[in-house]
This record gives sequence, C-alpha cells and structure tokens, in this order.
Amino acid sequence: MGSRPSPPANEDKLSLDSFLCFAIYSAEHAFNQFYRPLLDAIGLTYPQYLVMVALWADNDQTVKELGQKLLLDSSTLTPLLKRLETSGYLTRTRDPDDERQVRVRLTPAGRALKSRARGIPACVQDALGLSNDELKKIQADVLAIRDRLLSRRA
Amino acid sequence: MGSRPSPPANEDKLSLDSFLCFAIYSAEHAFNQFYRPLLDAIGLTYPQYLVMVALWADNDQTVKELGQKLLLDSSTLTPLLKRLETSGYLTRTRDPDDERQVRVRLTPAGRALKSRARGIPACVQDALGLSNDELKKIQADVLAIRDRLLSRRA
DNA sequence: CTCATATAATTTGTGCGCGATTTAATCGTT
DNA sequence: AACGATTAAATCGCGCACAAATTATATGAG
Repeated sequence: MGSRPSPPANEDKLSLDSFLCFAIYSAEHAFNQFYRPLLDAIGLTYPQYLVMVALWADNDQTVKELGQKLLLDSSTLTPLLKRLETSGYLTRTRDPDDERQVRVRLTPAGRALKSRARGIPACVQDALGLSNDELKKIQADVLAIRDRLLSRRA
Repeated sequence: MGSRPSPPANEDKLSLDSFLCFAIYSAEHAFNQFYRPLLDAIGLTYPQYLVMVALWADNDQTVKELGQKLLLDSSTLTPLLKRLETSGYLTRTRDPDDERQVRVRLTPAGRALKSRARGIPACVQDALGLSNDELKKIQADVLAIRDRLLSRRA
C-alpha cells in the first residue's frame, strides 16, 4: 500500500509545538505586543507598567520590595526606575533611617497615570474572551508552574 | 465597633497577583532561569536552544521560516544566528536560487549537540511534576491565549 | 527591457533581564 | 570602639526583542 516505513519508535522529531516552555515564551511576547500600543499612548513600556501597577497598589516601596513582588533584581530595576523618574512618574530617595535603601514614591503625575491606564485590563480581558473562572484557573496553573520551577533551580 | 469604613465598592487596589499577564511574564523568567544552568553546560542561551530545537526538527531553513516558527523578527534572529555560527553549531549561506534568502544549516557539531541536550526535557518534566494530560491542557490554554492576543493586535 | 513594487535580511537604537562585581551603609561580635 | 560579615543599590557586560530604516535581490506591469 501507500504507507511509508513507520517512523522510528523513538520519535526524534520533537518540535517546538511540544514544548510548554515555548508556549509560555511566545505568549509572553504576545502579551508584550498586545500591550505595546496601549502603553505607548501613556508613555510606558510593559515592564514599566507592571512596576506602576505595583506602586499604584502600594505607594512608597523600596527597590528590594518591588523586586520581591516583580521577581526582578535591582540590576534590572534601578535603570528602569531611573527612566520612570526621568519621565516624571516617580521619585527615588535614600531612606534617611537606612541609607542603604532607596524609597520609590509616585509623583502626582504618576498617580494621575492610574486613571489613564484604567481601561487597559478591560482591553485585555476583552481580547482574551474568557470567563473569569477560566482565567483564574489558567493563571493559577501558570503560577504553580512558575513556583515549581523557581523552587527547583540548581 | 472595630470595623473600619468599608473599602470603596470599586476596589482600586488591583495588585499584580490579579494579572494573568504577570503570571505569564514571571513564568517566562522562571523557565529561563531553570534552563540556564542546563544550557550553560552546552554553551547555549535559552533562545538559542529554541532555535536549535527548531533546526534539529527541520534542518536547512531560511531565516524567515525560523522566524515564523519562533514568532521572531529577522532583526532578532540575525545576530542570534551569527552567534550560533561563531559557536560552530550552524552555517549561514545565501540561497543561490534566491540571493535574498539565507539558509541556516546545522554543522556536525550542531547535530551532535542534540544528543547532549537529550536529557533536558526530562529535567523540566521532572521539575514540573505534572501528568502529560495536565501539561498538554495547560499548554493548549496558553497557546490559545497567545493566539487570541496575536489576532487582536491593534 | 524598464522601473516601480515587494520581499529577505541586515543594521541601528532603545529598553529589558541577569550574572558578576562594586560601593556604601548597617549589624554583630568581641 | 573596632572590624569582619551582611545587606541594599548601583554598575558593567552581554544577549535578547523589536521598531524603524537600509541594502540588496526578485517580481511584475507596461
């Protein structure tokens, strides 16, 4: 018949499609690209937006606290925060009680940005077109994966 | 009583924890960090590894084809491929039939790397500790989200 | 055949992300 | 008080990611 010889039992052709990590990797880029035009309009990059979300929830945090929430190192945050400072959205001042720490605080412009960004989550929700329950389920699954990976690092 | 005035009905304190995008964002970093020591051992970065996976599955692809599979632009791929070429894992040659295209092909060293990387997926699977069915389900969910986002870009 | 258009890859500039190192302040022990 | 250890940020170097512009080749309409 027309059937070719069967492929090797130990299928060697594992494509990217079989990698969960690639799904996450490319979904991350897709979020970035989806947010870009929305954030361009208010002068933020995607990582900057996440920092602002953290500050809108809790103003006046140290670099370390922000790093713990965002899972980012100070070597990533310091320059990013400097750019947000240059943009006029926050101030960075050494804590007089512990000069090692830098306290990050929203400016009025930074606080005002919150309302300009108010519509963004709805845009995303809209694009995803998923119920809240589905969303929460997937989010929990992804967070569980993240935390497994972090806890098993070499 | 001891109760404070109830919080505003429209809860303004949406934290990062409620953002699906942050789950994906931080999971992406977690994968990167988990892979790092494994890939350091064979001289690859994480994006380079994904490119090699694509080439192990299908050798001899153009930059454009790789870009379509990885969802990456040539301006990202060109320098990355040059680094892999410098590492001796692949060659980049203009297609004589269409000089606009560059064909990317594995060297013997690049092909040999496949066996050295064979154990990596099992490491990840192991760390995740999920059944194949769970894994496939989550992967499908994430891919669906990715594709929704890409199809609704501005 | 010619010239406008389209396509593939490269280059350039900016901003992440992180390992490794450095600087400066604080803490702990003596 | 003194000094080694710890901690918080910042700095440096490298690689990714992508928009925008550039270069070079191919295609197609007249």
